[in-house]
Amino acid sequence: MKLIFAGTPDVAAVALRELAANHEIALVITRPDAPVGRKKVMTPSPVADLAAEMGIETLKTSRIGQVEIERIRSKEAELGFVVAYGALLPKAALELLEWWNLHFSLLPKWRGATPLQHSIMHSDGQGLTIFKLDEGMDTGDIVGTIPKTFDSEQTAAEMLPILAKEGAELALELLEAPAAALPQQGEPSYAPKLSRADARLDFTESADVIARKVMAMNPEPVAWTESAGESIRILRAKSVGSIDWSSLEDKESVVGSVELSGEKVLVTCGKGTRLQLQLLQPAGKRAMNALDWFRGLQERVTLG
RNA sequence: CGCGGGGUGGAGCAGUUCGGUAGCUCGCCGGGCUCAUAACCCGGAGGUCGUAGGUUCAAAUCCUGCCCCCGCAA
Repeated sequence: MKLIFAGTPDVAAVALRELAANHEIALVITRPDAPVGRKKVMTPSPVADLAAEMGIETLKTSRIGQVEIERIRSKEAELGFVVAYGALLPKAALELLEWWNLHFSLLPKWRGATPLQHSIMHSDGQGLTIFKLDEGMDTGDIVGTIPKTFDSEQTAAEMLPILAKEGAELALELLEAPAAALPQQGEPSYAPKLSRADARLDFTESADVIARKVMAMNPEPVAWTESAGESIRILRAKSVGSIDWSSLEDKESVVGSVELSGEKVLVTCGKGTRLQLQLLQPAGKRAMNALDWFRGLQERVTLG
């Protein structure tokens, strides 16, 4: 089948690779090269890189206007497939052909930009959905779904490529054997972009809530907290359950205090729960094991 | 010229202000204690202190250039 693919980041590239192996990709649409990092080096998107490598014609734009519409039309593709393109397709484009979108939650749960993160954080609506794009935000009819239940050991960063691959495989199946698209059912919830403020940890919450937040916020925007005025990013953590408050020394009972227990670096959280820090990154340093970080400390610290 | 932190044995750090023969918490190797151990005791290996040059009797430490890593902001 002749397809048009629209996408930008790594996840999209994963999906593109799957689709391109089975179908003709007449055109790849991706966002323009963007400045990356401190040095602001103009860098092509992962999708643009892959398309170049595979020799697929590429349209770099963040706005689909009249010129772009004509170019899309000229390909006479049967279907458009969108994975994290990063910009809206205008009505004119939607009317040109049918577009499917791969979304990383079970719609109508978590409509918006960060479905995976929210489904991990709230432990709800986990999975992926392929639906037909319409003019609303993630409101189109559902073509197919794969419900999932993530375990607490995986970050969003680790799940994304897995989901992208599974989503692409589902798309391939659906292209072979089309099923009727059904309207979304149930109460929608929304997954707005996550800011750095959203990613700040509050150790008065219980450890399992914090752990889910940490795993959801990796790789973007990355959960963080402070210690002695310096920010520390928490990249991986797990809840190790509750403790008996009466058994604690005074200092240990303070929310945010850090203790070493065997080989585990534990933070006291709300309601007597404890969070095991696993991977973290002090400002200006590389990411390191929590144990390494703890060993380098000169004195007892409190986070928060 | 956006702001800032950092490069010291395998890991994480201290030491740099006020130059003077490398330290801490671990890891590793060997030995001991123990039913046993991630515990404890004893001993040991391992570092041209990112790099090039300068100042000096003497530089991890002061001066200059360069390379690399990272946080914030965008």
